[in-house]
Amino acid sequence: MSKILTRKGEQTKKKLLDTAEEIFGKKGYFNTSIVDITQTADVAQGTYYKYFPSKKAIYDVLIRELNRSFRYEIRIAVEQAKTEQEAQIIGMRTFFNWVKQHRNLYSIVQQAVMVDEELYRWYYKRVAEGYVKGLQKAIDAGEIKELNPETVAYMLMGISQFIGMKWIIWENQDVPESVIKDMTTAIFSGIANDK
Amino acid sequence: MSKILTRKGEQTKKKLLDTAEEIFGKKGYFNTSIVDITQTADVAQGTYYKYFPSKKAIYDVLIRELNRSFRYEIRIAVEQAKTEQEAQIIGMRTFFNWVKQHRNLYSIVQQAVMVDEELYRWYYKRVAEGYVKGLQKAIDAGEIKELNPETVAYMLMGISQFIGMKWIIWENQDVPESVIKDMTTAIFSGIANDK
Amino acid sequence: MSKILTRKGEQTKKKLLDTAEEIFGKKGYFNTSIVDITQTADVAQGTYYKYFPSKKAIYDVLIRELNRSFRYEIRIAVEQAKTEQEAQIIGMRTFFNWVKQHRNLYSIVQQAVMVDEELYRWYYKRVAEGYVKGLQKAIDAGEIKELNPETVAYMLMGISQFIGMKWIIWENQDVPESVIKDMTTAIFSGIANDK
Amino acid sequence: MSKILTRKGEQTKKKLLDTAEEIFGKKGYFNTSIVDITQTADVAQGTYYKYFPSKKAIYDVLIRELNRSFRYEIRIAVEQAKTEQEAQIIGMRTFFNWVKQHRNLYSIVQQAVMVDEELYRWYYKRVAEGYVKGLQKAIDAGEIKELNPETVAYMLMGISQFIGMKWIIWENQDVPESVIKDMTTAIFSGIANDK
DNA sequence: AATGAATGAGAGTTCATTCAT
DNA sequence: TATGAATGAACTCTCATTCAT
Repeated sequence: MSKILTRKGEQTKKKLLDTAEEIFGKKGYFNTSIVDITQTADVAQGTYYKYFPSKKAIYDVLIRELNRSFRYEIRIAVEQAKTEQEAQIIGMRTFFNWVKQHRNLYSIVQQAVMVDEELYRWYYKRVAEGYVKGLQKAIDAGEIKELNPETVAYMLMGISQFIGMKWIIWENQDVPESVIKDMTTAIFSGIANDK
Repeated sequence: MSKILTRKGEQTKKKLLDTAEEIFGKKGYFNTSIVDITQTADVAQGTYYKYFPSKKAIYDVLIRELNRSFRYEIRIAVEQAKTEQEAQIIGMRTFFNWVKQHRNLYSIVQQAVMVDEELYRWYYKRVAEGYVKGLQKAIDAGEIKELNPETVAYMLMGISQFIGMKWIIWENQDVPESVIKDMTTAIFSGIANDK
Repeated sequence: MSKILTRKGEQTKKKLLDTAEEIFGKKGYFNTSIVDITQTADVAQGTYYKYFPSKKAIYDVLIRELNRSFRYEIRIAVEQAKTEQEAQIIGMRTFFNWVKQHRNLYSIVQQAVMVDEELYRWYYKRVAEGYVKGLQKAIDAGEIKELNPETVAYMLMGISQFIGMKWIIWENQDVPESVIKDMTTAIFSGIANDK
Repeated sequence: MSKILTRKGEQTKKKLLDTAEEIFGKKGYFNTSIVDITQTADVAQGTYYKYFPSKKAIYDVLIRELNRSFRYEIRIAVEQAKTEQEAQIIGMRTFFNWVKQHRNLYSIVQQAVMVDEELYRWYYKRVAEGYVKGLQKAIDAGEIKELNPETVAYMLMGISQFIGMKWIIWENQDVPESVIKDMTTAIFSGIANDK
């Protein structure tokens, strides 16, 4: 349905997209105006509407692109792992790296709750699906317990989210190794002291 | 600094607070206007500003009240637990109940990321503190492993958040017992299969 | 037509008047709200309307009182002068003193242009009348030239106003003696060099 | 910093400026709303803010333009005078003409006291500078007495202001020749009767 | 394909005034 | 006499979107 664009059109669209990503990330969806975007992209306001029918439209595209790139990166990284445990750890590290390298974009996702709930759910459901696949394999291989993989997926997403938020966003530093170690222990062996 | 209010004034303020809570929860902070609030509360626009100096002000009060009530409820509920494990389970159930009973308020907190980052952090730091205290005791008692309690606190918050979101908000149902069981297992014994 | 007031009522009214004078002077008529006045006067908003039917009403009273007190002061001071020349000089000095001691009130008058043109005219016409009387006497006595006294009155008012404004209000200092001397020379002997 | 405007933009801006001048003059700055201006200018409210960032901004432009045009007119008119006395008289007449032709604009300046004191001072200081230059030359030429030219400048401004106000604004007529004659006499020869 | 002027609804906020007690 | 809660119109300003060129 999307129109065919000339090379120049393609460029303009990309410029708009890049600029929007930057500004949404910095100032948030609601505090960003189309003027902000067009002015920074050095494009007339009218031009914007040649490429996106509304303010929300560009946000939508952004989220979906983000989701894809994110899942892609994780998938690639995890491929080399030999055990699920290893995959889990690599996955987490990759996630933290991703958050770090996309500090702004990260918050864009969070904002989706308010911009478009449906989109927000879609985002996490997509991510969860990825987790579930990996977990199911590991369960089948007897590597991890027979728990509902979806439950575990949401648990792991919650954990990553909160730990990433606390360290990378709030404290503005890498997640310390000691923390990753404790996380791994907790995730795989639980927090109960069996002694 | 806050003026003394007559009974009537107190009522109006409460009405405003209740209405705001409801509408913020339903439509989100940015999509809610003062008119929305005052019209629903059946007071004049000017009246609003007798009680709150700005749009953000009422949101602020809401979040802080919420935080207090939430922590209070958990504290009371957990008091009866005999072991940390039990406390953890009770805490989670209480959290889920709370989310269920305050469906709207719950999303209000999420919105804080955009309204006032500082407030958002404050909220979770406060909650984390509560967790840390309980965890520390349990560690001292040898009930749970010697992990950094703050790390564990953020992990638990993330887990609750995501599980609560998925089931109660998205699926609009109670968190199934089977899920709670899997969560408990995962949290205390980990997901690795020791066979 | 004004209602009879009890002693307490009289006090409240005075308090309101004094406060208004102070705040109007400081912040200007348009930037002053009734709330500003009542709050500073420590009186309820409703109370204000027991004494003045509108915002403008109190301003009106203020201007008229001011006008009276101002003319009174000048009259008293000038009484002792023996010649019109002397009277003129004393009058000017008194005016400058008055401006200095009522820096704020002074600007209140200026504001009248925008609040109520009619009142503004009334104010200066009243003052002019005073001048005219004195000038007429001096003309009859042969002390000053046979010029239209009204014209001269407006000239003198303009001079005082601008010199007072420049030195007392803008430069925040007394009008220097040298300036007064030049003014006097110019007024009585003119600026032309007859050599 | 100011954007380049198309011909149409230029027109709209001018329309806005003209309308504002008219309405500010008629109703006063504080009693004029942006709606008043845009409605009369027949443009949308939003359009206003394309050209001026605030209500005060347009007022500012108006005052500065006024100041320039005013000083320009006086300068041109006075250029032909042969003596300072002649220049003074021509200057006054030009001033009165100017006031007459810009009845509204004239009061706009007065209002500056309340809108922006600094601007108000700036206005008169600028005008005074013009006077001082002319006066200094006349003093050097021995045409007028060795008085502080600044003092004389403020005196002359005050005189013009008040005479112009009384006749042109209040009485709505030209300043009568007899008045101009008396003024000239008083200014150049003083009011004292030397007989 | 691109421009940028124009729109107008709606936002948050203020404030003179009224009213019930 | 005094209170202070309540009103609601009006204000300045913003912004997603449309339109003429």
